[in-house]
Amino acid sequence: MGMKKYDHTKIEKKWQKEWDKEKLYKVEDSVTGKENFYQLVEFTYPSGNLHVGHWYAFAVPDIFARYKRMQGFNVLYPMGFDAFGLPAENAAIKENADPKVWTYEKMNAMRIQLKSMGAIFDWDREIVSCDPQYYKWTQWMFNKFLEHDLVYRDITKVNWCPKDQTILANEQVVDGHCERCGAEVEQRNQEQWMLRITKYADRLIDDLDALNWPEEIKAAQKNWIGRSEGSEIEFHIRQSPSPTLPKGKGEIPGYMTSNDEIYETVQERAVEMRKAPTKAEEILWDSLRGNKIGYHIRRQHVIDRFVVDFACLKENLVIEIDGDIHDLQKEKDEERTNILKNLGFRVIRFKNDEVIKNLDGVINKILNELKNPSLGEGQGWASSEIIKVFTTRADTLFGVTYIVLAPEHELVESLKSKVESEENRKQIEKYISDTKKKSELDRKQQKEKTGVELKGVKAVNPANGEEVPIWVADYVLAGYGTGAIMAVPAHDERDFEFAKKYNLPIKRVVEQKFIATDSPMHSELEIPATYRNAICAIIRNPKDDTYLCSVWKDIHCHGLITGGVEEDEDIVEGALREIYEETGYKNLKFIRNPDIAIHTFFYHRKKEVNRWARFQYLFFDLIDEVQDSIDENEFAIHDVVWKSKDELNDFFSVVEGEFSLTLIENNGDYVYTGEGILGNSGRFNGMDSEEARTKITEAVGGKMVKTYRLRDWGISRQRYWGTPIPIVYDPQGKAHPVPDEHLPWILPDDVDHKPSGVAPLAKSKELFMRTEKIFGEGWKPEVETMDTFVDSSWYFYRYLDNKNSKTFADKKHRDAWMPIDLYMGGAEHTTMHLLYSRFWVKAMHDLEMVKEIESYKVRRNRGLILGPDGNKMSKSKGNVVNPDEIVERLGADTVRMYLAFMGPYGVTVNYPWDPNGVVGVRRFLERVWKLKDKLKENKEGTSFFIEKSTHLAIKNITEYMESYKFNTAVSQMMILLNYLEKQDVTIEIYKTLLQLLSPFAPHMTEELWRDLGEKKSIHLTPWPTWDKDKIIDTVFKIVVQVNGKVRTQFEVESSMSEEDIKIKVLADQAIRSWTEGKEIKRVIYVKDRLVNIVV
RNA sequence: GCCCGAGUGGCGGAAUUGGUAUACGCGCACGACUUAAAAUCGUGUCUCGUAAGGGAUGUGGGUUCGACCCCCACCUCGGGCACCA
Repeated sequence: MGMKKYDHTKIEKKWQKEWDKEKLYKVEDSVTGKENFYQLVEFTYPSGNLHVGHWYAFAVPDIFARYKRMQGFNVLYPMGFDAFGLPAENAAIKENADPKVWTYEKMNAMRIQLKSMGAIFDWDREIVSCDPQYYKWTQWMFNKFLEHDLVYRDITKVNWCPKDQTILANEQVVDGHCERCGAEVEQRNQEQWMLRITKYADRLIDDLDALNWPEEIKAAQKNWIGRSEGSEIEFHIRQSPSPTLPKGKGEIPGYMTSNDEIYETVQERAVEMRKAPTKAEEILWDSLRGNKIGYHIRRQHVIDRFVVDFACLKENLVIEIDGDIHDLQKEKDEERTNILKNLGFRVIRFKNDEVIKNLDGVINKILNELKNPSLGEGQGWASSEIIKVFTTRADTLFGVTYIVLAPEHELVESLKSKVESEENRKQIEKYISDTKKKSELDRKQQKEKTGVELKGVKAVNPANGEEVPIWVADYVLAGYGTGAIMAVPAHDERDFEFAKKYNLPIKRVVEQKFIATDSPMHSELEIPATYRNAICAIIRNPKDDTYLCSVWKDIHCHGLITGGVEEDEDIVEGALREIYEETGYKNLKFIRNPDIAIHTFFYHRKKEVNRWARFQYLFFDLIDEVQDSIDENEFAIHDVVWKSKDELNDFFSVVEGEFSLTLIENNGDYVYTGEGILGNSGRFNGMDSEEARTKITEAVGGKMVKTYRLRDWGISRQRYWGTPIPIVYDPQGKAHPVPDEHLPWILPDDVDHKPSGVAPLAKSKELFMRTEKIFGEGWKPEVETMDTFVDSSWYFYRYLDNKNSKTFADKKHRDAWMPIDLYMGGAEHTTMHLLYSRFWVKAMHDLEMVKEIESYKVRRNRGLILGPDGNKMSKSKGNVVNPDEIVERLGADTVRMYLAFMGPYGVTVNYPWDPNGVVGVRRFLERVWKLKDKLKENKEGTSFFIEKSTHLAIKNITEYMESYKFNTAVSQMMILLNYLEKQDVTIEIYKTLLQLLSPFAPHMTEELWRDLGEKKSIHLTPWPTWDKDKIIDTVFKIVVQVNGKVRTQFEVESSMSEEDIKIKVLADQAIRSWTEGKEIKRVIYVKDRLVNIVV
């Protein structure tokens, strides 16, 4: 027999050496009869100090990898070093060392520490990202991407860390500070190399659905990409005072005598127009609206209509149709055309018949004129400029009261020159320069919104022709959407805030009767308010035209009433009473909405009532249900009162908050959408809110677009310790990729890598000489290096074929292992590495470099190990747990096992390290060790109960392993041990226990295993299986409840019938004392579990 | 503000996913061994109550014969996004 006492110090080193010698963990591409299983953890940064977090990250997954191995899989669980990057460089600077030397030293130290874990890493497959044989392929991929336009060079606003003297990716900026060093990040404009990750934005979102990833990770990535679908709508710009019509009598021959008169006529015409567009107008309008060239010809506001039939303002083109109803225009066409021309318009004139008969010709003529303008930029009262706005709420278009441009918006410059006064222009200029001075952080943190109006220029709302003011304000971001918004203060908190401050009008969109093919009409109405947590019901009484609206507080409800009040108001009223009855709320209020002739229930759960209301639910069409459930006589009316319009209006004025509703006609049906409903699944009459938005957008000639929060990935770093960007510049400054035969494009050694704001490579003589030597005189190298996230975007391929000098990884090897079966890693990588590498693989796929479009089949995030005080471990808090010490004192097996025992793995939960807890696990291992001295040789000694316990343990442990619940797997082993210690245990049972334990405590179990005379490693044995016949229960404990409370319990044979059990239970003395004198209403029996007697 | 996730003993956490709440471990208390301590082993350990019983899974409701589990609302904590229109 071996050692008497469990001494990990001897065992662990011994077996690590032995396994090495036996090449126990050597992984081949294929093993007969075994399925491959590629398990990955993020490769480590060679900080030179392995902390508990590393153990948690690598040793616990090793338990799973070992389990899979025993299950008969050919498991690849590799390890390597993410060796480039800032921390290494910073540390090197601090210690005045060469980053390369430093990194390789630390890697050597870390390799030893990593080996102390006793993991199954196959070190022959190790990869190191700073090895030229690795970054050669990083560079090669960069060039491939460049070749296919996935890489470009552009001047962008970049995040600049003044301390680290480098550009940071958006992902590396946390709350305006550098993720690494904490310094406040500055914004700079700088030229850098960009990767077109935005091209993949949709796929990065959509492909998530098919992945077996936790929903939280998917949600975080979706958030990060930030796709929002909305509308792009054009607002034409008009200068005022507009229009500059000729003055005085008769200046437009045959038409008007004065501007006043013109105006009057216009008013009249406007009414007429809405009713009756000419046939020609309709045809032209419909045809041109659909044309794909991108011009929009639309009906203009009434004032335009006086002189033109259609105008394409962007091009200053006037299309006139001599229509039948244009009495005023029929004569003197020539003169009119001349006047228009003098005003700066191009005019095309058609006869009404011509339009109807030869539409194609007409359209072609217009398009031709649009493409080949015969006149320069116009002046006068039409402007050629258009503001494109982005909105997700096209349905609030009628509520627009002003337009806001971001200070950086390109139109600001040209509009500036059109403002009415010099003073205003100066204000604008000052505002813009002030904004520029503010950092991104300042802009985000400033409490008050600021802005300045562009006085004298107006934007025209395409829905109703209304002119609204244009403002410049920095609450609108240049980088999102179109950099311009339509402000709807009634339905947007930010716009509201701004409007309040600058006293801009606030217009609620209440009801819109919107007919897509006709000029939109709208009305604005005061509307009932809702309460916090309230249900609001609005009912119209058609008999006397009074309205009822009720608000309840804190009701929970699940669907309510709607339908034709007109047909049966009593039913609705009855239903209201029912709710009232149910909830008993006394503070019913009655408000009314004179314009919504339906009744609808809203559930409003907005926290603060003075914000604009949003509703969570809109309940429809449950009238049938209500009909069935109401007996009208049952309800007493409390405060249900019908009120007159005036009384209700008084009420409106005091109620806080409001809601809105938009009514849209859709093929004869009316569709309601409202705030809050849009963001939800609110539906009505088969058309949902998205359709509503689309319809409105189309009707005003806008288009549905997607925008993203995600930006392209800037990868240039002005640092030394990274993969050199394989680019050289010719004497004209044009960039060329370094051809493949010169890869790896080696990182030079002759640099002073101390940061100075200039890329360190710029000081390398060798690099410049090398460039000139290869490419010719005057050629210069790129001196920036790549973001290290590039290195880690493809590293998992390199493990598969780490010594290949012809390709990054041969197809044969890739096919053997990819995609990765299980990727366990840190939650901090969710929106960075995980997103980048998904993009990378998709790009590689598109360039036919790999076959998969996703590389990680299953992803599980892990949490952190906190210090014993429950805080994040940090030197400053003095709560850092040093694993080396604990391994020294208690052994690697104990540390592995304790980390597994703390809680479930693969969920983002942080666990504190408990110094006592780890001792408990050590105790368990010692008890396992000691059990060997109690073993009995003869097999007959294995009782039915011991076998049952063992097999049950195997079953449970196996199931727990499958769901990464290593904590409960360990507890099952403890339960088994607790039991076995009290029994006479055979060698067979003991061996099974050791096998179950071996993934957790590989060293100790190996020692005990061999000690039992086994020649072959325990780690080559198969995972124990259970015999389901051995775990069948013949006797069950049946719990007896009376009214759901446990009163007693029985043991029953599994053969006993349900009837017999019930009889036995009811006859029981203890139960009878509970049922005595009561009627037994029901007896519920749950097989093998319980009996519940209902009395 | 929006989107995820989570709230169970003194602590880490279990609970066959609607069927005996608190497994396993830590800690604590008592006991055994010891001159003593440590280690080890044993017993106990949600709470009120002498007991019979009652009450407890963040809070308040609901559904159910029965709820940590399902539904509604609220509160707290952790994470992602955020003047994102």
